[in-house]
Amino acid sequence: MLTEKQRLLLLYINDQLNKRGVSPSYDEMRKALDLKSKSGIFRLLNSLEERGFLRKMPHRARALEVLKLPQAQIIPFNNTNPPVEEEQEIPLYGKIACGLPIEAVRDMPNRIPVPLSLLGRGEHYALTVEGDSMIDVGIMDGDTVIIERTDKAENGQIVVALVDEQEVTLKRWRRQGSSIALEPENPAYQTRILPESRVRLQGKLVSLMRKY
Amino acid sequence: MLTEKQRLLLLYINDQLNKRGVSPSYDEMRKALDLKSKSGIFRLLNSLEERGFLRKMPHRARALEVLKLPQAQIIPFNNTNPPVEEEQEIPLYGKIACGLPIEAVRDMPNRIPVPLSLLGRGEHYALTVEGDSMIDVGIMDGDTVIIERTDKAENGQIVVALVDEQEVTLKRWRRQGSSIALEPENPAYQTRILPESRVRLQGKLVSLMRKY
DNA sequence: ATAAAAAGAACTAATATAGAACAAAATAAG
DNA sequence: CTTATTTTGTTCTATATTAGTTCTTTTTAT
Repeated sequence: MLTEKQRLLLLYINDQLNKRGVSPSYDEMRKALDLKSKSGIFRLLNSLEERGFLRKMPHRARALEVLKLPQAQIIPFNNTNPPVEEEQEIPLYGKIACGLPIEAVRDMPNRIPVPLSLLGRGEHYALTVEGDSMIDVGIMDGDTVIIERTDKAENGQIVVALVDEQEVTLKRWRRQGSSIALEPENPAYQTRILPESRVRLQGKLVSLMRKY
Repeated sequence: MLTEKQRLLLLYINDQLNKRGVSPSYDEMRKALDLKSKSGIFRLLNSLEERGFLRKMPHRARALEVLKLPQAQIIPFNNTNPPVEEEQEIPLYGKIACGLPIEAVRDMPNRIPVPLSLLGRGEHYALTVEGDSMIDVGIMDGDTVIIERTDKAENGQIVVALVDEQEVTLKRWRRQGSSIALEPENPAYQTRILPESRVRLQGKLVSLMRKY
């Protein structure tokens, strides 16, 4: 999960925070890792942040926060009364409209926590929205949509559809005889009407999360 | 997470609150940190507030509240400890634009789980959006918005504002001299420009959840 | 040979400190 | 209860120092 340098830096920061209660500065970290320039620290901190180990406030001095430490966490086994689960982890498969069938990215390790209140019944996964074709219903570029895996949908529902076994999109689903209409929610885009043989339903939209 | 001075001040305040039960004044804090001017204290308090360690009531004497202490919550190293919390419960205060100041509904018992990834720093609460005045940025009627409690905002940020101690709205915040412009994101609504005495900032938008 | 990591410098921004003037709140006095 | 006084909080200006970010070049490792 981490490179050696990333690990060292993370442990150093954690150590300093515990010992001094003060974030180390870039220069102190540079010295601790025996580097000759601060820019390497910058890069390492970004990696750590990307991986969810650390948070930093941009453009703030000494404002680092350790979110977790490396190492497998084992779930404690003698919880006398396990609390009702209020959240669940579901896989985040990547960007929708990225041109790949969802199956192709199944092995992505990312899992994100989602409160149970945002889930439906069956199996779920998450996708990151790319583009603005559904902007009129408030689905924006960068949003995370929660999808319930299914191969049936009502007309008018918003679904994830796989076209020609290639291209994944989030659109409104409408069956017209033996054709499927995939309707965007943005006047700048056109409805695509396809024979059902070319479209495979991959799930339906159940909820959405957005971070500002 | 903190600089040395920020940490010292926070510990001093905490100490005083525990010992005397009274917030120290700016001048007492100035003396405690061996400064010659109070303006430094002002700045330090703002940093601490920004980082979620402290809350102060503006224009109130000796009204400081310590929200957390530095370093405190650390982080499992050996596997006997429970895993890091990935979610938190925050209060859901009710509908925004419902005509009541947020304080008025503080006692509402509803708490909703929110994944940590959707939270910022400091203290949070949730509101249910009513109306379509922010529809152009994808905030729809019925959405749940997560708000970080604060009384400062950058121009252009989306905030929760209390107008005339009565009416709560979610709008874009823009300060123009001594006036505040509350800008909707829907051409059907008008920007309201109000003297700052009539507007109180209650928090800023950090994330959003939607259930279909 | 290529990609990743490190170094270095330049630049921008935040923090620390001080001093003074002002505004608002709390308290005391009438 | 109202007014005056004192205490307290906020804002502004200014300067020095420290710290974070960005970019280009060099080095290292694969």
